[in-house]
Amino acid sequence: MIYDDLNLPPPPHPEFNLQDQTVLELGAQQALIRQGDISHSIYWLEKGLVRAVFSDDFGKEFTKEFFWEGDIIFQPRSLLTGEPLPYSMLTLEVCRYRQLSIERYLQFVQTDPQWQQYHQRMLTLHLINKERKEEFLLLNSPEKRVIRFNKNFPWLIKRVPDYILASYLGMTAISYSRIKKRLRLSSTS
Amino acid sequence: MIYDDLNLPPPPHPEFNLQDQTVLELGAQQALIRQGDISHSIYWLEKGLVRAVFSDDFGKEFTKEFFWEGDIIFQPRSLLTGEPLPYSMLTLEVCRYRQLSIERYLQFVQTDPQWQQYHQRMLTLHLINKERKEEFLLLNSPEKRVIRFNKNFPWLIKRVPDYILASYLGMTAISYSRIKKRLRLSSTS
DNA sequence: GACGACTCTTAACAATTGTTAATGCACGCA
DNA sequence: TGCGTGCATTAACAATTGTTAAGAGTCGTC
Repeated sequence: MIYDDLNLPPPPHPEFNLQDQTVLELGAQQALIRQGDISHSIYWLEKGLVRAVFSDDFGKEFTKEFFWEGDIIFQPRSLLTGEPLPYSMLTLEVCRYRQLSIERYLQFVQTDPQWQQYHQRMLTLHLINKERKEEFLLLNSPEKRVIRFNKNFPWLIKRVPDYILASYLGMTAISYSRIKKRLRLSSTS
Repeated sequence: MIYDDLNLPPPPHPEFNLQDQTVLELGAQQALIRQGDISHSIYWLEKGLVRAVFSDDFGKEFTKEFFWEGDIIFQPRSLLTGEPLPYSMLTLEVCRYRQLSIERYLQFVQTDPQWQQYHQRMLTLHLINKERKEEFLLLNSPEKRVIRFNKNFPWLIKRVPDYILASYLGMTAISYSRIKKRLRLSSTS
């Protein structure tokens, strides 16, 4: 067993609060990073709600992920390859967050064992979350995805409009609405 | 930019070839690990083809992932939490692989900077692959998934039966067959 | 209060997928 | 040769989802 719990502790050192790292605020429905940008930073979200969202050529949106209080926002592919981001990071609520340049972050990771450990743990936990999501999308029909998401994230449903939840669950907002109705009927009958 | 290329080098040190690590062979259609087992090892696949597959209560199968020559097989969730694996690892061909206990592996990672670096890189690359897969499942309709998979992995299609490819692409084998027919017709007309 | 923007719901229809069952084909093995 | 097994295809039907369009509700702003 690598770690004994599944929570990620806060970043380890006081350096984190010094010159290279900035505390920022952003209103709702704003972009943290835009699709097409190249990612240069890591973000720690202290308050608020953010989603990662793809936009296709027809204006359709696909929500890939949600981030909330305590989460790290980190784009491994863009940071690794230098490719532009294929998705945007948009706030759903007023957000407060800390931002650190990737160069500075990696400097910490490479020179400080505690940061090193933090980084490794962060990667592992992200990987586990992705594995869970993959399983969720692959094993469940649209209807089951709605049922399970409702069960596992009831508080998130209250903070996010249905059409965005639908785009996260891989279906249209209309289909989501129909499924909700079907579930209402079958639970009250 | 963290790394300048997307390939994972072989594990770094000659310790890798010593006592704790075993070279094994396994026939086709055999289990490397079974659903319900607790994972204790990391595997390096030198030859052959392996798939990770969920089986539900009705005998339906969902293929989560393929592994081939040069890949590392590694179950982050089961290794992390000690939970039993929710999926099996089954060979599709005769396989040759090396196996190392997770304890020994972590010992290397914690004591040897080269292994440390290797581990970090391995985690990052796995994370990027999962991000790609997530995007693939979320953004594409079943038909588009077939088209893109054919385009990106033509050699894999030749080595894997259709009904397993279908289960990887999140559809039934019958639907997969229909889509293939549709694509044949539309490309020859 | 009037207006527009945003969100959710519903309807009607088309298209796709799932389900069950039957058939055909290739292959290995007795 | 004959048989069974595993895999791919097809048909027929049910169920679900996508699409387009329309309408209702809420909210904030002028």
